[in-house]
Amino acid sequence: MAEETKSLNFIEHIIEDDLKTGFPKENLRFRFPPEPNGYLHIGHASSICLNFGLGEKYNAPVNLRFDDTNPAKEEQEYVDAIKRDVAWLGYEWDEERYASDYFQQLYDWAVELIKQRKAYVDSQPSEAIAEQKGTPTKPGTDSPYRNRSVEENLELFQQMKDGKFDSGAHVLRAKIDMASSNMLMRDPIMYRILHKAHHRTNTDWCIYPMYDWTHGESDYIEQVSHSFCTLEFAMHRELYNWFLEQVIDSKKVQPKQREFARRNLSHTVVSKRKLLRLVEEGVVNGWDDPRMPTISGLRRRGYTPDSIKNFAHTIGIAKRDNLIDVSLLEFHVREDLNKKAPRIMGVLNPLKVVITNYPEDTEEYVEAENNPEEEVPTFREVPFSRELYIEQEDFREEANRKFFRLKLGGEVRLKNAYIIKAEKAIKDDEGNVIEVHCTYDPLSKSGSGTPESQRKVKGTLHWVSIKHAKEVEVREYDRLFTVPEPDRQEGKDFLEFLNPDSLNVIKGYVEPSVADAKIGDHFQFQRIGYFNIDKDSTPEKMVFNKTVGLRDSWAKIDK
RNA sequence: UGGCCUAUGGUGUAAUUGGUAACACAGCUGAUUUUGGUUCAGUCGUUCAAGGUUCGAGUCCUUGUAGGCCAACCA
Repeated sequence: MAEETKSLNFIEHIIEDDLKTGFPKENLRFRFPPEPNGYLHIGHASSICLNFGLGEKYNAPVNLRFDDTNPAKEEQEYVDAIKRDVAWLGYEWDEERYASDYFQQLYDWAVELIKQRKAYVDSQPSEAIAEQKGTPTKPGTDSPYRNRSVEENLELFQQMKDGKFDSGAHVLRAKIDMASSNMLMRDPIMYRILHKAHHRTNTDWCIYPMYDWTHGESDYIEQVSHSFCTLEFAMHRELYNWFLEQVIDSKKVQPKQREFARRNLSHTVVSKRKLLRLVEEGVVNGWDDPRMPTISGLRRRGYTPDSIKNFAHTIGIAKRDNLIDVSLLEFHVREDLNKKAPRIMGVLNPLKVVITNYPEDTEEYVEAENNPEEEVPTFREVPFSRELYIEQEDFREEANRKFFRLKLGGEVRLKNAYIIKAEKAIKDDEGNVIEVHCTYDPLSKSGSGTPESQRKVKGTLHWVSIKHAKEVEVREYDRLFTVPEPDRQEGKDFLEFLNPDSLNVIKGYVEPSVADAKIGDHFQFQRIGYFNIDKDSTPEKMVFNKTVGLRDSWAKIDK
């Protein structure tokens, strides 16, 4: 896509400004730095598109770096899932890195800081350290261990590393300023003791570096020029810079951290912690449940990489709080699938139609266009016979002129086939219509070129031949939560706002042409919506996920 | 009682850096249509407030107001 606009977001302005003031373009380098403690969600997709998008725009490398400094929460499963998701979106990282690759370097630098009297071992319990930290409005107080000798600090730090102490017995702290108005500068912890195996370094280490000490230095080691993170890290920038200044070689690039607002999506939660709760409490069926706003959930639901990337591009990047309506996401998936998804006919709420003047033992094939959006049209054959299913909503015994569908005495076009007329409604004991008897006009066959076939009738219905239809499972989804911001409801837990009807499993009937479709394949069920084949499908029972419904202006009128 | 950040239609994001406030979604009209889809045309609606600087302010200054973030050995 050509650069259709010269309008830039504030991140691009920053880069352009740096370039203008002499920063060499070839030194541009970015990174996407997930912590492998959960699956990526739509918010991460924005960040991925930002960083990898910049990489493409400036032809700069982008690393995938796992921020794996806390073995208590991180797992290989998440590493694998994250790589899968980024690759699925269509991005290629320059190098796959891990913060844990830098544990030794980080340790060596920490020793240097101790020697320079800029770091010390604190031997107090966490409560005492928290106590001395002060509050945003009250300055903190010095730790009694703040002025230990360099020798003692070195000795203790070595012993920490050697596993001589229990978890939590000591920490290494940077010596900065206990009275800073920025709480993060009040002697932040650099290392804690954690006797826990790490998914990569196993038991090599029992001291693990904290985020602040690790992240900037990792950026520096990788020579990342611009390090973008979310707004809640804005206060960390001062610390980020302080740590970098302790080790920086002036001949090298000093990474620049800048912050943007995380993207919030309506009617869901966009937080790994909360998504983890949904998974752990069994509210959904795993991280890739199609109701989840995770990348893997969206993929399973039927979203395409392009739809997600276009969405990310449209919502842009800025610093103010936001709540993006899911309808924008839905717009983008419809836009993409409209072009790509072959059309088929499927009936989800069947009503039997008998064409009384159609011969009993006959069947025929009608030609159906696969996708009217195709440049070169292609077609398939769809079986037609005397007994069909249409949707229950497509028939009414009586209706006003605005109802374009089938009513007694009225005519309607069966898509790709004949014009039929409803003659009689058959009802059960309770008065429910269970069958409609119709007659058809044999000369009205679609594409036959007869004058009858060219008659205009207002309504066109989709249908399936009962004899030939394939019975399938269809999973319809609705938003997971009933309110736009479930996690911002005064004093209430977000789980109180779960939508009890977020999943609806029904039986459907589809035309036989889908029989050899593969898992993940997308379709438009004409007049209904977009669907894809779920991984739970078996040769005996196909399972379709409803990705999103078609726009439905009739639904509004009918109300 | 502190510090940092942010305020532009219903939503999201722009505005050539002080020069006609625009794009997309949503909404509403209408046209086309063998999908009440798509497409096309049109329409509604915007600079947090009050002062100030200026020929001219969304943009600069002042003061407010509102919202978000900051006191894990989490990231």
